[in-house]
Amino acid sequence: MRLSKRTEYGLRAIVQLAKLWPTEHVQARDLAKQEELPSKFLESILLALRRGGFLESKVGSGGGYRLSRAPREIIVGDVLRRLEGRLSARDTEARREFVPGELAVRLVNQRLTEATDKVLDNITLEELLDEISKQAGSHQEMYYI
Amino acid sequence: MRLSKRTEYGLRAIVQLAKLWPTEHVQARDLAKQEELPSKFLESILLALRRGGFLESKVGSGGGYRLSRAPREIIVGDVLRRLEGRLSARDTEARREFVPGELAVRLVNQRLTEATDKVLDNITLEELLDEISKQAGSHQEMYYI
DNA sequence: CCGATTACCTACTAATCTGATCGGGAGTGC
DNA sequence: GCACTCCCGATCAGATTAGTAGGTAATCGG
Repeated sequence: MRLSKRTEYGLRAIVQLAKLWPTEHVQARDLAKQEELPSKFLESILLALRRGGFLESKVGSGGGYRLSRAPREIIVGDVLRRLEGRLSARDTEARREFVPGELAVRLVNQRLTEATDKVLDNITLEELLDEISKQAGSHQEMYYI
Repeated sequence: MRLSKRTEYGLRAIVQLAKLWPTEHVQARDLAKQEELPSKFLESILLALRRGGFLESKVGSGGGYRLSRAPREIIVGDVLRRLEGRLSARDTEARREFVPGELAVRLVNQRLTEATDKVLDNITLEELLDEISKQAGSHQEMYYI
């Protein structure tokens, strides 16, 4: 499985933006600092997310990025698919299917794609944030009980 | 997602061997020919499968590979995990978890791993063969009805 | 015993992908 | 006008992947 750094960084950035929503714009540089990510690399990722319609940007002083809509209206699967080129893509090649092993591979790939899509398409950014704060609570404030 | 060529070839080869089970040994060269795979590359993959305990080999004239046990006793997930280095591995890095975005990534990865494991650990080679012949039937022998 | 046959093993290479950096545009706000 | 910020293309080093080459060692048929 394994998400690429690009996807990982993009997810981290958009999670930050979701936490801050709805607020003013956040600059790429600040996002990079908060999550300790390479700033230039992150820039290109944010750009992709904007092109994907998840973010809005504002140029110039006081500019930056923010979510284009509420976290509850953003599906995590959509974000990830935008960031990875693969992830259910990669269905090139004509359908010959005469060699039996190829059928097996196709079938396994299909099952895998279905399973991952199901997981990722059933969670919004808002839900993701909820889960995170739940988990963070159970980890760090344990001794408060 | 996306399986590597190595994994794909290995799966194709073991599917062939499962079809032939229980029979005499099949040579790497013949397997490569049947599935149209680069022979030397396949050799190294078969070796890995043998080390993983899925295949038995016999050296010398009349030698080759065959499954080490019945297809119903071989889990597809086990095979794939042996072939890919990754696939739920890659949990390096100490648990800092202070940056919130990292938690999100960890959570998504976890969900993804669970989902793929569930799919792959619930199908044996035998079941995979059944599904294939079902699918092949509905595709090619349509006009037999 | 010999030679063919086949698995086994190591090392190497070519190409692709990934993660990043660089150096500027070009629009915006003061 | 000037600082600020997004925007965008080119480039690059290193890792990974896919595949090849070449030889060693076990085994079988004769």
